Amino acid sequence: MDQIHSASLVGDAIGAISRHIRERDLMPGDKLPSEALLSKELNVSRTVVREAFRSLAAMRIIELATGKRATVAQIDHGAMSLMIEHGVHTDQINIHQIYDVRRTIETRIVTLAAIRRTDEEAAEILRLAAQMKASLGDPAALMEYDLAFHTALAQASRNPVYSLLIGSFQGITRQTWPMGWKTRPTQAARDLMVQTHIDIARAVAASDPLKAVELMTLHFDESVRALLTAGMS
Amino acid sequence: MDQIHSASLVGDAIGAISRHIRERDLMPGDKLPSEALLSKELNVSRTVVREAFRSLAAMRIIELATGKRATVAQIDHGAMSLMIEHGVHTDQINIHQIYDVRRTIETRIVTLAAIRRTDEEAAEILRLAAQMKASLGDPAALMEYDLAFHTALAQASRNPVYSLLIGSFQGITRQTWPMGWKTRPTQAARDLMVQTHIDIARAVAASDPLKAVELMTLHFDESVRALLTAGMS
DNA sequence: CAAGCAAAACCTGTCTGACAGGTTGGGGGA
DNA sequence: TCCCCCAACCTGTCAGACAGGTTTTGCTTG
Repeated sequence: MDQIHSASLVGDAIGAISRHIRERDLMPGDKLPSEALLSKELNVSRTVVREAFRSLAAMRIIELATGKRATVAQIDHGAMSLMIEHGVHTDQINIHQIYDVRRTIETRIVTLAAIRRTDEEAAEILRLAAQMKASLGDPAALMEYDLAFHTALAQASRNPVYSLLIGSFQGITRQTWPMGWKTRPTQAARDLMVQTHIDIARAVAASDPLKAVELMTLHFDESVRALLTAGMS
Repeated sequence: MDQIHSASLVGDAIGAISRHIRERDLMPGDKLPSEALLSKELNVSRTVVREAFRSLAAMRIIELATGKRATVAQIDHGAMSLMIEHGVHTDQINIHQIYDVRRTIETRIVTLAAIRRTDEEAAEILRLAAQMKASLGDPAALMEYDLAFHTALAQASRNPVYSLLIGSFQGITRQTWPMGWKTRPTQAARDLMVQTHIDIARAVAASDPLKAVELMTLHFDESVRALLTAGMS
């Protein structure tokens, strides 16, 4: 984890700072040394330390704030989201591949959610599904409730890695969701899509993992079909 | 994707550069403007442009090289790997959660690999499994072949997102793998672990996805049991 | 003595200018 | 025509400076 970046002063500084965090077992929120102090300890200019900080901040490993010292950060999907978007924009990843991964992890998520969800989480998931139905006339709002629904399921799975991954796909999903919506031109198709979410929420609330998985699979089958209809090869 | 970073000149610059890439449809390898030019166009100092470049480079969205201009980068798991490691080191993620995710995606990967693998990929996967067996006396080498084996499977799945995810877990796996190995103290347990890999390779080579999934599930069940034995809660 | 406030000390964000190399394209010589 | 070398370009790093934002300190006041 350290020498990956070496061969440049900034790379060395990134390694040194990472090591500092690990060796002292710093936890999210803990403060790092000031730029001035680090530049003195590492025998490099403040410029180098700053660029190292920026790099770590880009990966959301640390957090920067003006006036305050840098702190250790909580994991966050922002960086991953940008990386995925970049991959799609540069034709290194296509939407179908994203959907295959989402289907794979979301069927697992919904199983775990059905087993582990608290009553509060179940209520929230039901509420978001209901909000989707109430937003049938407002695609933008509907999309946001849709995203929040899947995020809530990931949360209920009690595995932060799933939350991270679902979050990572959110950025690109925001850009492609409207396409999928347009290919469901009939009211029936749109109602079905929303109803499936409601049914998934009910299955999770009823702690019925098998039913939940079945419905989630149905949802993704339908979504992929919609994308194909849209002519996305 | 743009205004996430705003409220600071560096953030704005990151947004402007990202937009530049997207609007001009730049592909991996394409050159970006020089720091001097960008600093002139964006009306900021070269310092700001450099920090923006560093941020994008940390996410492997662009690539920097001394003397040359920055180029658009290929997706790479390096950054994600560091992020995951950070999450584990700061107790935000534990090993079991990683294993649950790996099991979920690797069972899908092995299905796809069994269906889509080329003959060359099948041969490579078999070769790596054989190398594992040949390295039974050298844990470090065995681990590397193990990692390469799973990477090759992901490759054969023909979905770069799976490769990305498997790569993301490699960093932390390198740090925890020896623990799992130590908890398989008997020769029988160790032979079984390696034999399972060989069997998976054969199932993939035989284009038998069901058998491959069954064996992969077995492998993960066994690995999780080993971790539990090691006292990892 | 305690509470509160204001100045001092500290810290980050950005700018400017400078210089040591690494890279590249083009012109001139063989 | 081919090759080599130089000039132009570009990045990596450093030093110093200053405008704000933040934290600490210590004094003042009730």
